Amino acid sequence: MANKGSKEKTRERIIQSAKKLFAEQGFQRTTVVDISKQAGLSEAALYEYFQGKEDLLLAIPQLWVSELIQGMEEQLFGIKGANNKLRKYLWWYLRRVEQAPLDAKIVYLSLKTNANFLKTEVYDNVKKLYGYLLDIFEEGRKTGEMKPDLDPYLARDIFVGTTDHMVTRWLLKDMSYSLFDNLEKTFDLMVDAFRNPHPRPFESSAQAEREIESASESGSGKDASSGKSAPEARKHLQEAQG
Amino acid sequence: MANKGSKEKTRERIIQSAKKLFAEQGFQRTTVVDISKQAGLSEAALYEYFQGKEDLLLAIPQLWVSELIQGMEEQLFGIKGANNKLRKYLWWYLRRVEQAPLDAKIVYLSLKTNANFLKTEVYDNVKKLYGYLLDIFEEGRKTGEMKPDLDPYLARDIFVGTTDHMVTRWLLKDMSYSLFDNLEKTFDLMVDAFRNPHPRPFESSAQAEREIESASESGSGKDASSGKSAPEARKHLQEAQG
DNA sequence: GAGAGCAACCTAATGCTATTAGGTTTTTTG
DNA sequence: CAAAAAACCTAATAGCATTAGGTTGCTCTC
Repeated sequence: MANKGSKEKTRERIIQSAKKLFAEQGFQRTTVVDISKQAGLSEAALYEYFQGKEDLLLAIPQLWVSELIQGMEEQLFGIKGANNKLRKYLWWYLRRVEQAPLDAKIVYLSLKTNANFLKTEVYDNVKKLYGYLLDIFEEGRKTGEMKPDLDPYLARDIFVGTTDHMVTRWLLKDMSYSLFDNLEKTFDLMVDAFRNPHPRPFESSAQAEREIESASESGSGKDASSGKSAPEARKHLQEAQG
Repeated sequence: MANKGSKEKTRERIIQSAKKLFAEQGFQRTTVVDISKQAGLSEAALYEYFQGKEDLLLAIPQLWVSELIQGMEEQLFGIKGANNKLRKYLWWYLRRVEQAPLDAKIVYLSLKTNANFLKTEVYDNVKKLYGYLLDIFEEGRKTGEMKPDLDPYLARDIFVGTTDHMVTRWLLKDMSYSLFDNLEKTFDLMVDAFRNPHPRPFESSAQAEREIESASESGSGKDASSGKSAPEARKHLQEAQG
């Protein structure tokens, strides 16, 4: 019984089984036997695909995070204004979390507190996501939408910290409500920490004002046609750590 | 060998041993034998004091958190103005984290992501700490220091999220820098999300302005003699969840 | 089209660890 | 001082991750 081409399929089957069980019972309480049975395999066979239980854990969110980052690039493309981009970032991120709660649960409850996480490929992708944020804050600072002396790293800490806190509580409360409840108000509150209290009198001041207003009304940021800002968003990808 | 009075001492010895080992090697990699040896006991004896390894984990930060909350009440006593209180809260909290990194590590990396955490006595105390924050935001709203329509729960999410994010990164980076680096700037940024853009023209407006300024200069909030606000801080203790 | 080689899988250990059963020793107390 | 209780111990027991050492059946070559 050796389907040569089936290797990828079996690997995927193991990942799906493990994802389900880890999210249901937690990493601890899930045994390798459980996973093997669910995948229709022997324990030993599983070790042909993964070095061990922890290796398997780390492999699970890889796909999700890399899809997330790719999607983010496309979602942000063409959106004009730092506040609109920031809004889109948050809404898109939380939508993906709600769509893939099992992956989110593993990332948030098992991975992010694991010291080995910092050495993971998943972490590299998380850094890329943070890089988008740094770009957004930098852009906001430059255009005068945000404070002229805004430190992008500190702004990122506030934004990421608040987001992570919301997601973690949602997961621990068994996803019993929507992440989008009150999101509008939380976003508005947070953005006030970044906003320029004295927007520039010339240049894009009036424009920025309009964008801020539209950000508070429309559902997910408007698509603008002048795609000046999208290429900029790729620059700082590598320097995500503050 | 049965010192009747030594029961408490032995229990404390086990906790200290476990704290050291859990923080050094993580909960997973620490075995019950390790802990017993460190405490100078047999494995079986340990089970006279704790129901199991997880029970022991949960017992460790109990003392730290209850001391923290007691200290917080005293630290906030007599401080005037919501911004000054908020500042004191943050500085005091982070000082206690730096002073007891082992406890902090257990709370942040092992406990807060454990589903059973929500049923813990430690969690009850964490809720009390959050209750102080809600009181502070409520006070700020009332006095006009903060936005008149500020939702205390959302403000708390931003504040706690940002704080937790800073602490978690600090722990994962092996406490290789001081938590107080950049704290001043992060606090100022965050507070802008809560601040009232149009402080009341009458009442305590000018006073609030002075307090905000002094909060940005002095090291840890000033002690004021008119202790009107301290009793208020005890009211909302029970309703910490949003 | 036989059989070498290999991919995919299996059964059955092995060894580590949490937890418990069933004592033994020390202290307290009437 | 004796007996009960407290504090502790040695030696299982059972669960689990991981590995040793195969077996099966596909496929490609000669």
